[in-house]
Amino acid sequence: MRSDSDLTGRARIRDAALELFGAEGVNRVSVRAIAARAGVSAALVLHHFGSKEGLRKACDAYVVEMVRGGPGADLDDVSGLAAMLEASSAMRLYLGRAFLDGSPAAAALFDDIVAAAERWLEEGVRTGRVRPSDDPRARAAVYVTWLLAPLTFGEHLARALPGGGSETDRTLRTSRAGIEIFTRGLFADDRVLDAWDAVREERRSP
Amino acid sequence: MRSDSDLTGRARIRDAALELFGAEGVNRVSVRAIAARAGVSAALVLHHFGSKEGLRKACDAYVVEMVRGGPGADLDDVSGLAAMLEASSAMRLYLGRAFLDGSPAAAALFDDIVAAAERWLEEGVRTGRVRPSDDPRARAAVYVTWLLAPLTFGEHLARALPGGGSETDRTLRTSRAGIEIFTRGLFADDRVLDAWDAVREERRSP
DNA sequence: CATCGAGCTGAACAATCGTTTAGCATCCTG
DNA sequence: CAGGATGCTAAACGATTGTTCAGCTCGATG
Repeated sequence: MRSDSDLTGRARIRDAALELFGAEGVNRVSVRAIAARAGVSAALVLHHFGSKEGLRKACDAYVVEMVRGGPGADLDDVSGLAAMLEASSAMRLYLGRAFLDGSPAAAALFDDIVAAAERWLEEGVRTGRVRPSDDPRARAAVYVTWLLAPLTFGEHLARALPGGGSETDRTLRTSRAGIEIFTRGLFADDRVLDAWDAVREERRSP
Repeated sequence: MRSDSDLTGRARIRDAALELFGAEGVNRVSVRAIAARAGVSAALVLHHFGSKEGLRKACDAYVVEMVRGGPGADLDDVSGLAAMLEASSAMRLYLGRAFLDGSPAAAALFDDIVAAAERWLEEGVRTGRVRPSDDPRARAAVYVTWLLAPLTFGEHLARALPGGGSETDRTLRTSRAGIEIFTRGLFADDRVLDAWDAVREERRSP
């Protein structure tokens, strides 16, 4: 009754909405435009999803489900993140917008990813693969933020890389640069870190 | 004729638009809502800016100008970035949306920031403050992306940090965690980096 | 005083929006 | 065959949108 007819109609509308929502933003896209792209009438969209907001929530749930229970990713390591970043362009764009707009589903997803990353980093510290941190929770949050940054800045990131190369080539370059920072660090000494701590001390008792 | 009357009217409309555009997104905000917040009529908004799109471009130009030529930041080091991140909440939200929507002004700003960061990192490498990179251009782009990430994920970042503390306290924690990664690195050995290079070799000749 | 322009407004316009309603076709079930 | 879901559509409704227009006030200029 549900999964049989998913190949046509409902799913086609959802995919069309996902694509347009991601590319243009939810409120720049009309129900009629979604219907046209899906090859159906505008009324059918509302018939299936109740309202435009219902369609948005359905897209939210679908994207989150794909990231969470996606092909082989169980969110207990960070491989789910890589899967997300390799997801379809439509999903990437939609996710970026969902995080910026602060939809509840996106917020819950973010929190879960941070928790998983914190566990993963913690275990890495135990096994010696990951350096210990003065503030593991904050580090996990920042780490996730950085991994997710291409969702928002992917377009600019690709443009910043000069010359040829396919989109995957550029992605490989940027991810390699990120891993390089993660393993070698960026600053050669503790000067910036010490300066920061000095600033904090200064602010603590003015 | 221009800067004298900026304190009222035109500037008030621009500030109201900036705030609402950042908080809700450009197309979720009506001209009438902006006018109401600025305490003027809807017609005056169009009288000053020609159209809603003109108002959006004016907001773009204003934010970019504030970031570029802001108080003491000449964009020749990355201090301008810090100033940007400490800018008003409205500007932060607006900038995040501008980057996501890929407005031309935001794209140009991003490119300029990457170029400045590349120069800054390059000089750091010469003076020994910054570690050398296998791909300086890509590293600069990724670096800027990471510095800009709080624009989009700031809300989630703050929520991920448990318990008390003011907003500035949370910002201090996350920025400190970021600097920690930048100076100490995240991974304790070259395993991830080597694994990545192995993947690249594999993809090069399949 | 006359006049001109700038700041500003209320009312209206056309377009588009999300949504509702009534109804058509089709297919399964009894 | 009767009948009720189900997938789907065309047409219309009310609300809201961006924009236009005629005209008001008021201080500066001649």
